[in-house]
Amino acid sequence: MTHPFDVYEDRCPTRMVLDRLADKWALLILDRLRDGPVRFNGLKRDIRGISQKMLSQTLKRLERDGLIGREAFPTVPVTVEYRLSPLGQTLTETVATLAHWAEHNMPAVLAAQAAYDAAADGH
Amino acid sequence: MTHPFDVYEDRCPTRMVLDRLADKWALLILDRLRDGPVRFNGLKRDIRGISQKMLSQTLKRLERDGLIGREAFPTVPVTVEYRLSPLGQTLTETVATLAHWAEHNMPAVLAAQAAYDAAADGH
DNA sequence: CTGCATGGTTTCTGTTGGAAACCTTGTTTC
DNA sequence: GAAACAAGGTTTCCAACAGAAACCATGCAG
Repeated sequence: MTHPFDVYEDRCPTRMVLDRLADKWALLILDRLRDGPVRFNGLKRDIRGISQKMLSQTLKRLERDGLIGREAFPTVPVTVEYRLSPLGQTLTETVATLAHWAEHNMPAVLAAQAAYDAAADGH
Repeated sequence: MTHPFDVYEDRCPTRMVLDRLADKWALLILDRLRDGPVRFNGLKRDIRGISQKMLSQTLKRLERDGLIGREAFPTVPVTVEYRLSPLGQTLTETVATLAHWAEHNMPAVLAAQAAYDAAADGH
């Protein structure tokens, strides 16, 4: 049972989706939402280095793609909560694996970079 | 046994690595190399829409990070083969899952987008 | 009426991505 | 022997995008 989509094809809509997924901020946001709803400024605080613009932009795209849900509470000041949608939850394990692979394999990557750069010096 | 790295921290080197991994072309290349070495023009042919510049640039970065290996054969014209390194192989399953999630979940994403846009029209 | 808090948007600028042209080495074609 | 081609790139140029910083709306507290 095959599906009609192919990421290797240009013009295939999956490319658009892969584009969204293959994004530093999107991955970090999805990973951060893994254990429950988080508010706008919570995400901004936890994900060091993200700008408000990129955060709101990325959240909007993730919401449009149906990966997260947004809920605003009429408190004052307004409170906005973001949470994974059921669809988004089907991604979390993979995203978490990818996000944390970097943490676990840093030493190997740093060593590879050092070796590569050293070899380049000796041209 | 914890590691000293944290993707949520700005300035943490894992961010650099996540940046590389969170890249459309890098993911497609890694996925394409899953079942054996492929040559430059082979990748260019299979991964529709990638430019030579982005292909060579991305390959260089992946090689520097130790995820892939490059081997040039003195044929004429020169033949260059790229293949996953052992480190790169530890990633393939995750990368493949992510790359193909898009294929499997396109209908849901498209439906979500349509619903979102329809709701936005009724403002 | 000044200040602060949340959750944004706008503006400006430097970096990046993509399209297309060019380069190098060596071989076959005319 | 000049032209064309093939692999694997690099360079150039322009449009799109990311990030920093400033701004904005609402509403309550002092």
